[in-house]
Order: sequence, then structure tokens, then C-alpha cells
Amino acid sequence: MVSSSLRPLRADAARNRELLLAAAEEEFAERGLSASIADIARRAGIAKGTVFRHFASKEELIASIVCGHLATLADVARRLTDAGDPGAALLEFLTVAADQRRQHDLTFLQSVSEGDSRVTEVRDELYAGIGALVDRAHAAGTIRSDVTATDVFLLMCAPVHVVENLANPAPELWKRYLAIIFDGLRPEGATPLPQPAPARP
Amino acid sequence: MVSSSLRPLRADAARNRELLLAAAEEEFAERGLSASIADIARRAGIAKGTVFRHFASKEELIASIVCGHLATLADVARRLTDAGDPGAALLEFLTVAADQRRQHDLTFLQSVSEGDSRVTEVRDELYAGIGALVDRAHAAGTIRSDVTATDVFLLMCAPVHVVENLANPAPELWKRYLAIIFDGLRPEGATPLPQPAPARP
Amino acid sequence: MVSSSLRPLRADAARNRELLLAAAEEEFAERGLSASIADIARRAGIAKGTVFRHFASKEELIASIVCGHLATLADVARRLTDAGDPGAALLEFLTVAADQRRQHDLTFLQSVSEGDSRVTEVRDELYAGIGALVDRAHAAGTIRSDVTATDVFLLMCAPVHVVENLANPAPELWKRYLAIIFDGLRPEGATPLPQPAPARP
Amino acid sequence: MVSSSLRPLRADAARNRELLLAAAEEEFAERGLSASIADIARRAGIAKGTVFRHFASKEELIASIVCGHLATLADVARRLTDAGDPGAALLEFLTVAADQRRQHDLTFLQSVSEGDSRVTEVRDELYAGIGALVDRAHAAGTIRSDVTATDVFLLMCAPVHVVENLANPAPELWKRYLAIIFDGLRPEGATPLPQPAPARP
DNA sequence: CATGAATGAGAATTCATTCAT
DNA sequence: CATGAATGAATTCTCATTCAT
Repeated sequence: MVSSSLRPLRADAARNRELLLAAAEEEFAERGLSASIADIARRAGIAKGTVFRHFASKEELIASIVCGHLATLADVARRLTDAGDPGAALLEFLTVAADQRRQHDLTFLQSVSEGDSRVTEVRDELYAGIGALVDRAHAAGTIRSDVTATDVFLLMCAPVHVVENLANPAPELWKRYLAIIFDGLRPEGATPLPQPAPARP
Repeated sequence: MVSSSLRPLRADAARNRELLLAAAEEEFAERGLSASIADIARRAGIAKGTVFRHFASKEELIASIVCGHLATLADVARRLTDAGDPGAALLEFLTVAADQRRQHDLTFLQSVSEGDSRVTEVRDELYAGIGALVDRAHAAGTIRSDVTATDVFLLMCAPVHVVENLANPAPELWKRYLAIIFDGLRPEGATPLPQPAPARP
Repeated sequence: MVSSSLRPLRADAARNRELLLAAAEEEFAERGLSASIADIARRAGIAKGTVFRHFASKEELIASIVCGHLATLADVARRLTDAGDPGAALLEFLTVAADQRRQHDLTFLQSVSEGDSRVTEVRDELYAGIGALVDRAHAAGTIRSDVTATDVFLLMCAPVHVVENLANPAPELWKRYLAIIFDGLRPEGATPLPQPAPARP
Repeated sequence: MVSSSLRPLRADAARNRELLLAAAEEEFAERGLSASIADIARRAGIAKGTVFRHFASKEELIASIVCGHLATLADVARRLTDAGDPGAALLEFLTVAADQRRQHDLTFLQSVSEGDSRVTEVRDELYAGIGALVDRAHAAGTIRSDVTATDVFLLMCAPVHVVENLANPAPELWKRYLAIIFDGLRPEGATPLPQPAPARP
């Protein structure tokens, strides 16, 4: 039973679903895309067959994980729209986003769930939230005017990715690269950009 | 270079080796790490078994690809050390590096060949080359003084990674993000970095 | 016995396990160690993948077969310890042992499962049983005093092995060679042995 | 070039043939039947392709090894026919036979080359030799009258086989079991045999 | 004629997914 | 409805054998 519609899941089923998602995140983080359903089920303390009762396929499981992460980020963005300092709000958003990724790097899951409609939907929400943050930052003059919401959306994961090339990165090293990239977004000393901003994803 | 081994291979074998490496790059780029040896062989127009005559295992094949790319980059870095403008040289290096990645994103291959000794060796050469470029840029005051060769090494792939989150990125879009990141490396308007630079990889 | 593990298997699974073991014995007997899992599965009327659900590897399958045979023999030895005539009991044991082997010569499997702990355990039991039989035969003066339990353990398979060098041996021919060897174990006309008895295996 | 007919092989080819046979024996002894042609060739210091110039197939190589061993034994038997003490001669023959096996256990090779005509031929010679030895022993009353040449032929390898069930057998332990078996062949205290002697193999 | 590169038919093993219990 | 047994396609890798160099 996947959809949020209809019956709201029995209590234990809902709990299993959460156990499963958590186990899957850990397993994917440790083993990469090739983490097996069997291992995930074992980690969740659930039978293999039951996994398919919750998620019709491995792809759908992955999509659900990605959805969750994106939804959390969309929430964060929404909440920060009311914050006092628009520049600080945008930086905070990027910080939360990178921190989320850092906990389990699951960026590679995104490519798998590219086509999924629920993912697209949540991503649109997130995109809207980022749009609002960027608009306010523009108005406040905190970031260069030629930078768009899409740019921010794309740069969001960069700090964590950068750090991943290291075997044992310091746990907060990504903040160093977020700082560098955020400096690149500032209006001071900005060089004209050689390529136009891309359209929304 | 890679062929540090024994005899120089028979002409046809050498050709097959190149066909194989090329096919493998394409296949990995399209299918990710899980590209199969069978598909690679088919793409190269070569029998499955022959792949294993050239590369004892899938891992070794991957290591060879990674080695080739790193060696090319090390060459580029070496050549640019003599260039007139240190700042332009560093930017040029990052441009070439990103361009190489763009053709086939194979960053994920790196993690597999982490332990390989040949890879380590070539990476050290590349690292040395980047070090020289960064030193000269520091001397010329083109980049902020708190940025190290390791930082540049890590940031090298970021522009391409950023773009990969898009389904159909404009072919040169990565230049936009390289520009933003490079602006972040400039001394003008630089914010103090929250984390110390990491040690060499 | 072998099924010392957890729950007692579902009825159908248990049946498949037996089918599998039987098919494997036949296939190994016909094709030797290089019998393929695929052929074994086909013979058992079971899918290839299912073999690995029952036995994690070919080695484990072999160990299970060996274990079964050794356990049966250990049982036989135990039962015969109470028999009236110690000499007849020992001969009976060797007869049963050889007969078991004859059905499927699987001696070569033993070398593969040398390290397996379950095998070691059952073999120790068997060894103890043989020890008891030999002790009683010694006491009764039926076998020469310089022959040990290890000797009997080692000679156990000889009659069948001898016969195997023939293309189409008469089904009970092995009894001829068991008789000859058993005569060699008798005290009458025994020549001093040129080498000391080996330590327990 | 396989046959002993026609040209007698160029000197170096003959040498390669011997190197190859020796390497193959060692490799088979160490790795069993699954020793690979590649490893054998490497051990002999010869190219893989050349192996097939000497022996048309792996089976033929094996048959050649087996042939060599059988021929040596046939020679030994022939030579011992003239010896003074018929009983001692037979024992000596069995000793040499077992010793030969012990050096490299290659009994398993025999089953592979079962059908080979050259093997059959040499085996017949060996059989004849054993027949002569047995006849003389019968005449001298050294062995029981109900034992035939075929029995001896079959029992020949038993002592080594027996010892093989041990992980690290003492190098001459087989002599212990040869003594036991030979005692079983003696007329003193012989029990009637339960099965008739088999026909020639 | 020796060499070793190429071949392709398997081998063991893994895994998402289905379905009887 | 949960369970875990069964499935079979796919994967990496091996090897006897052939054949161009």
C-alpha cells in the first residue's frame, strides 16, 4: 500500500514502513545503489516479501527515500522564507541541505528516481521554496543578480560532493566548501558568467 | 602513462585495448558502475573473454580508465606551469579538467579504484602539478591565500557534478558554475573559511 | 545429524533439500568433483538459484553430503558396539561402510570439505565409534594387536576404491577385497608392520 | 606431433615434450584434474599454443602421462620376472608401484584416459607382466591360490589411496598398508573369498 | 614452427521479484 | 497479511582450443 490516499495504514504497517525506509537509507549509504533488498529487509527486521508489499519495486523504494529528503528540504525552505535576514536565510538553507546530504550521501539515488511523478512533484515544491529565498536575497542585494533559483538548486549538493572525494573527510569539512561557493554567489568582485542560467529542471 | 609494463603489445592487441577502454568509458558513462563487461565487450566488438586478457578484473579495467584520465590531467597541469599568467593558468587547468569530466562523467569510478597503486601514483603526480599551479597563483595574488592545492583538487570536479543534476544540460553549462566557484576562490570579498583545509588525499 | 540449525524447514523446502542432496550425490558420482550446480539442479528438478538458498556454496553442499554419510556410519558403529561377537561386529561395520561408499563413490568429496567444522565434528564421532569396535576386537583377539582405530578408519574405503579401477565391476565384488584386507588384519600369520601407526586424522 | 612413428622429433621438440610432461605431472598432482593448460605451459616455460602441438587435447596429454607411468611399471614387472624369490619379487613390484604413485598421486588421471587406445595397449603389457609374477608366486606357494593377476592389478594402488585420506601422511606410511594387504594375500589363515575373481579389465 | 591473442561456452553466484504456505 | 522459498536472468570470471602474426 503505497499512496498516502485511502486507508491511512494500520499502525504496525506504518511503523514497518518507517523502519524500512530508515534501514534502506543506511544500507544504500553504506553499499551504494547495489544494496540488496534482502539486506535492507534484514536490517529492518522484516521479511523480504513484505518489502514489496510496501514498495512495489526497488525503484519505488528509492523514490520514496528521495521524496522524503526533498520534502524535508522543501519544509525547511518554506520556514526560512519568513526569517529576518534574507542572506542569512539562504545560507542557512544551503547549510541544512548540505548537512542532510552529509548524513547519508544518497545523491546517487536521485538519478534512479528521475522519472518518478511523486519525486517531480515534491521537487517542484522545493524549487518554489528556493525561488522565494533567492528572490528575497536578490532584493536584499546579498547575492549577485545573475544567479537564479535553478543555480542555487544545482549548487545545493556541491559542498558534500566535493568532500566525498576524500577517504576520511572531517565531519564538517563541507562547510569550508559551502563557504567558498557562497562567496562565489556574492555580488562583491563577481565576474560576468560565461553561460546563461539553465531552465528549471 | 600506464603501459609501464613489459613488451609493447602486438599491434592488434594494442588496438583492442584502446577499443576496449573507449567502449568501457562510454558504457560506464551511460550505465554507471553497473555497466556489464558483456556490454562493454559487445560495444567494443570484442569477445567477452578477451576483456579479461587485457584487464584481469572489472576493477582493473576501471583503474586503467581512471589512471588514463588522471595522467592526462597531470600532463596538462605540468604544461601549464610555464604559462605566463598564473591566474589564467589555474583557470585554464580547471577548465580542461572539467571539460574532460564532462565528456564522460566517470567520477564514480574513482571510488572503486581507491586502493590501486597505479592510480595512487598518477594521482600523486597530478597533485604535484596542481600544487605548482596553486603556488604560482598565490604568489601572483590571484587566489585567496587560505585556499590550498587540496582545495583545488577537490573542487576540480564540482562544476560538472553540479550540471549532472540536470537531465539535458547545455553542453557548456558547466562553465557557468566553474566561473561561480572560481569567483569564490578569488581574494576579493573573501569571507573567512569556517573549517581548516584538509590534508592531502 | 545435520539439521542442527534453527527452525525445522517448511515441508516443501525440506523435500527440496533432500531431492537436492540426492541429485548431487548422483551427479558427483557420475561426473566427479566438476559436476556443475546447474546439472545438479536440473537433475533435482529445481531451479539453479534454489540450490544456493539451501547451500550457500558448492563447498557447503559437498560438506553436507559428506556429513550425512559420516553421520550414518557413526550411527552404525554405535549400534554395533553392543553386538555379541566383536570380530563379526567389526567386519559388519566395514561391510556397511563399503556398501555405503559403493552406492556412490564420493571419497573425493572428502578432500574438499576438509576444513569444514561440521564435518570435523561428525568425523570425530565416527572415529570414536570405530575406536570402540576396535578395542573390543582387540580384547577378543580377533584382530592383530598392532592395528589401530586409525588403521581401520583409513582402510574402510579401500575395498570400494580397488573395485573402481574396473569399468563394470560386479556389484558385490568389493566384498572380495574386503575379505582379503580383513584377512590382513587377522592375527594369524601376521608379519611385523614396517611403519608405525599414524596419529588420528 | 604425437606418434612415436615417423620422424623421431627434433631434439628441442623432444625436450619440450619431456618438460611438458613433467610440468603437467606436478601441476596435476598439486591442483588435481582441474589444473589448467595455461599453468602447465607456464611451469614448463613453454607457450600455451605449443602444448597443443605436442598433445592434441588435454585428454591426450593426460593419456600420455598415464601411459608413461604404466609403461614404467610394465618394465619393472618384466625385470622382476627373473628374480630369485617369486614372493619377494611380487612384493617388490607392489612396492615400486605404490612408490611411483606416491610421488605424484595421479590415480584420478586414469579415469579420464579410460578409453585411450595407447593406454589400453600399455596396460595390457603391464597386465601380462603382473600375470607372470603372480604365476610364479602361486607356483612357489607364496600367495593364496584363489588370488589372480587381476586381483593384484587392482590392489596395486590401494596402499597409496588409503594413505591419501590423511592430511599429512608420513612419507612411507603406505608401506604399512601394503604390508597389511600383502598379509591378506598370503596363504596362511586365508578365509574363503565371498566373490569370484573379476575378469581382466 | 612458436607464440600468445582471441574466442565463446560454461562455471559459480547474486538478486529483484513472485507466490505458495 | 506476513513469510521466506523458489525462480531465472544476469554477472563476473575461467579455460580449452583455434589461429593470425
